[in-house]
Amino acid sequence: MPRSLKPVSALPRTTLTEAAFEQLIAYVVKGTWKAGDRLPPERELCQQFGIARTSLREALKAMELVGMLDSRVGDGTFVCPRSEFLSRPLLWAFTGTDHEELAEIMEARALVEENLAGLAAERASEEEIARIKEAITQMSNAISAGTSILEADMNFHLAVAAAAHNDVLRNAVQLLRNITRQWLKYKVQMPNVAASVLSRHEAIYRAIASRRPSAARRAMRKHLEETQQLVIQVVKKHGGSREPSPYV
Amino acid sequence: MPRSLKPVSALPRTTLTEAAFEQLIAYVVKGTWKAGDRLPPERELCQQFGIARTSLREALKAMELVGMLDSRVGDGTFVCPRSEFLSRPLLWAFTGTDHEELAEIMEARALVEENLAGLAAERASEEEIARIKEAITQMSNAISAGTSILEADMNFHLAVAAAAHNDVLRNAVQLLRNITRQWLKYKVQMPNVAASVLSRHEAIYRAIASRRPSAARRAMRKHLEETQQLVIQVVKKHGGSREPSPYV
DNA sequence: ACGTATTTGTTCGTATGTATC
DNA sequence: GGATACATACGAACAAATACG
Repeated sequence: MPRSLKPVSALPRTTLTEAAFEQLIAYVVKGTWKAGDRLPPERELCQQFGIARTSLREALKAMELVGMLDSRVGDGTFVCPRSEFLSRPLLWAFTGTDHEELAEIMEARALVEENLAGLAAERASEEEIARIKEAITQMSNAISAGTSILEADMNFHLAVAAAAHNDVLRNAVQLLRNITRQWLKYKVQMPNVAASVLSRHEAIYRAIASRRPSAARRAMRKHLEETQQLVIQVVKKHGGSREPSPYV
Repeated sequence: MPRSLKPVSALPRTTLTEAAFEQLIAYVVKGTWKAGDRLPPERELCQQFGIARTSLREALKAMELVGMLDSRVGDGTFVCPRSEFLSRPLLWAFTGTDHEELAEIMEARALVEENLAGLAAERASEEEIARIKEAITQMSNAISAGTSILEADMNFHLAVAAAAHNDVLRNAVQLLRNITRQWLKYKVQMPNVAASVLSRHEAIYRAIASRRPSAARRAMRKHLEETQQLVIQVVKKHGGSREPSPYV
């Protein structure tokens, strides 16, 4: 009998904690437990799962650390919104990485969003186009009111991504934007930037609404190239030092 | 004194487990512990950290969940290669949406790889071009030997991605390819497919080696469109049933 | 081939601090 | 203020799997 190879990561590695993972992840991801829902107390859950509380806690804690759950003493354990646990783990992967990888992230974002804009021009429903316009109105209002346009900016780009009808890429964009959010925050506070962003968004919107994919791509590309330039300025100004806690 | 607001996700929520978790991440990400390294035993580590073994274990389990560490009973805990710990969290994002998911993943992959091929034609070093050629030779040998071309196929696309000099996108490609690996496996077993793939790869290689970005993009696009068609056939044939354990 | 040491897996009991009602 | 519910944390012990002489 040939000596069996040692599996690098064994498939049937079925520890109790891991089994609890799969259960918990399934509940969260499939939506049995929705965002904001409160889980049964640890002492109940471990009875349901038929494992000791310590084992369950390891799974529960792990889920909390990756951003799927949030437990508060004296209160309970709650399900986090999807965007949380999508952005956190990837954040860690880029933790040690500063200047060069910021450029890479921006490039990746520009590349994906450019293509999404093109797809959106081909595939967007009327409703989705309306939602893009809403984001523009929201930004316009924010400028009038003198408040931050950061949220409206995010909404615009996510609306475009949604209109492209590809959830994989939409998630990727959301991810990359979350990572760069720190720097974008500074960017949109710079003088005259808000108005410029608004007009770029309007150009992109017009191209999508009138079903001109290549125009939409060009407009998005131009917009993100400008953003890239501004962010580089911002990073230089703020010393490029990463803020300690991006988990907001 | 005004009653303090309850923070939705507290920033300085400093539990011992969380502190240990951040330490562990830092060690892995900064490279203090490299891929394949073995960690000190739990009982030593928890002394170093000054916490109980239970608390440390919760952090270790979280690391394992995101794919940064791998614990084996009787052996020890080891650091996983970097490529591993990017795939799990993204997998969760996709498990919620099943139906058109495969098509979306393929589309995303095609889109990213098309652009990477273009970038590779602009940026590849001689060494990187040589590595692409190596992958082609490897596939040629595999065909002659009658063995699977799956590995050579992966190597080729990763070599192209590496030559594009954007680690973020390279990781994304690796991720998406890992996810579709199940289906690609069937594809490359179909008759005549291997030879066809090889000639497509050669075309892409020539375009990159001769620094023609748009030709490289076209060639990659064509190749992946063919792949997409074949995979759709394969899925129909195999019933499209998802295999149970994507955590490979 | 066997046995022992090492290491993770699992459980229980207990004490403490905090939030909610 | 008091009672209750809950998470946080520690330590000790045994089981099971693996590595190595």
